[in-house]
Order: sequence, then C-alpha cells, then structure tokens
Amino acid sequence: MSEQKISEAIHTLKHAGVRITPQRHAILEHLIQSMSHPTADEIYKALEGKFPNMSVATVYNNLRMFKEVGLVKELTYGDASSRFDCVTTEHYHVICDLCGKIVDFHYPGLDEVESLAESVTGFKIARHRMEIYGVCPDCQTKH
Amino acid sequence: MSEQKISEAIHTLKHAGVRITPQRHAILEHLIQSMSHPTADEIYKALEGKFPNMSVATVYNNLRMFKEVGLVKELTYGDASSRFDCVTTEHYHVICDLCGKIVDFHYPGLDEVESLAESVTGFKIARHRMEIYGVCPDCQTKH
DNA sequence: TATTACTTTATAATCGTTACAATTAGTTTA
DNA sequence: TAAACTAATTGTAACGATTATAAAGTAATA
Repeated sequence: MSEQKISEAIHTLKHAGVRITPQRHAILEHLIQSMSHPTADEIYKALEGKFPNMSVATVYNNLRMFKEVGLVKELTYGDASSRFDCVTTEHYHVICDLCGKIVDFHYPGLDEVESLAESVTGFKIARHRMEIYGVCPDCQTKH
Repeated sequence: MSEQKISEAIHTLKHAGVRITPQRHAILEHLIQSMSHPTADEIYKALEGKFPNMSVATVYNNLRMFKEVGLVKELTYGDASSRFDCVTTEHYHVICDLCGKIVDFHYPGLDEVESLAESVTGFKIARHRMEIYGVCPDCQTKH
C-alpha cells in the first residue's frame, strides 16, 4: 500500500542525490496518501499542524523538485491553482464543473491521435493531455 | 473570408443586446483576422496604435463577454497567459514545447472517450479538452 | 434634451507563484 | 564526534496575469 510507495519514492529521491528532510517526507507522504489532487496551498495548510514554521516556498520548491525527478505531475487549469498528482500509471482526469472534484480515468493511450498530429502538422510529438468535464454524481443529485 | 466572419460575429453580438463600440469591433477584428491565438496583452499591444487610450481592462472585459456569447474560447495553460481562439469549428491544438506556437488540428470528436468516462465515473459528461505537445518544424531544424 | 443604462478608463487590489538573502540543518570528511 | 561543505528552509519582497472599483464618457431612449 502507500507505505511501499513512499519508500519507493524516497529511494528515487536519494538516487537523484536529494536530501530527505522532514518537510520533504511530509509533503511526499501527504501527496501519496491523500487520494485527492491537492493544491500547493492545501498541502501547506494540511501540514501546518506538524510544521508550524514551514514556508509556502518550501512546498513550492519541493513540488517543483518532485516534478523534475518525475514523481509528480502538475495539473494546470487556467487561473486556478495548480494541482499535483503523484505519478503512478498513465491516466486522464474527469473534472466536475460544479465542485471541481477530480477523478482518475484510465483509458488506453491515444497513440493514433499523436501519430496523426505528427504527420499532419510536421511536429515531433512528445505527449498529450486531455481532461473530460461534466457534473459528478454528488452534484447531479443536489441540483 | 474574414469580412464575413466579422459581420456574422457582430450580428451575434447585436442579437445578444451588446453595443458595438469601436474598441469591441477592433478586438473582434483582430481576433478573427490574426490566424494566431493571441493573449490579452498581445491584443492590447496590437491595438494601442489605433487606440492609444484603451485600457487592458477593456480587452479583458470584452474577451470575457465574447466568451459568454460563445464567440471565443479561452485556452488556459497553467501559469502563462490565457490565449483566445475564435470559435469556428471544433478542433484541438498542437503546441510547440520550445517556442509556444499553437497549430490547429482537426480530429473526429472522441465521443467514445466521453461515453466511457460517463459510464465508469458516473459523471454527466459535457465536453473534453485535449492538447498535443511536441516540437514544431521550425524548432526542429534550429536545434 | 434629459434620463438611463452600458462602456471605457485608470488605477488599486488580489492571488498564485517565484526570487532572494539570511539562517538552519543534513552530509561528508577527517 | 566535530568541522566544513553544501543543500534546504524560511520569511519576505516581488512579479505578472487578471479582476474590482469608481469616475467619466457615450450611446440609446423617451
């Protein structure tokens, strides 16, 4: 379960020559254990009990670091804050238009979209992103 | 050509009870004629010759308005500025990782993705977005 | 023409994020 | 284990995109 994911992640970090500070450990743990896709601020608030002196900058610094090492993906949605997602397997996100909830959605990679785009545009395609928007079950019953 | 698109758009606006001010007309014209997907600031700069006193707020206000009427779509990419795209037909965007160029890409709607997401997650799906990233031909030759 | 509502303008404010310099704390070496 | 080295954290200032606000201007309407 998540214990194992955490130690795997820590191993990855050590291998990349990164020190394991208490703050880092806590941010990582929170990212892995929370099944949601928290914003930097949510992580900050969640940990301020344990680390009353932690700076927001630390959260951002480490999230950037995790991203560079490949542990985490940043989900960017326009003006709103970025959300951060622990990379496990490839998946897409389904997002509720009303409450903002994000649900993981597995779908076989759209390789043919990439190859078609490559041949049509002449780009050397590296990746794609897709999000699906709608209203979640909770919000459907409430409205 | 674009003359016709402009008058169509103006008709849509009038029908929605919106006054056609010179600034509005110019912003609309720029959006339709420029084949790119400009940011609010690019529009602002492009028009400051004609309208030395125009405020950025005017650009933002009108872009929001155009969006509400359905003339324009906002493309949001994380921290960077939003880009604005005149709605003509459904299409996706291919984006260069190096220079940021955006190219339109037509692909048959991924209806099956939406319907699968709907059945798997219980969401009532309304739409999706997809972007494809890579390196454009120009940047490929330069690097 | 007077009234009304809508627009624009200029500027201040907001919010997420990053830069910076000073301090603190892991890690390594002796 | 202690000194030395380097990376990480902290607090705060700064930044940039966007929005809010209030005052002034402009079009439409009676």
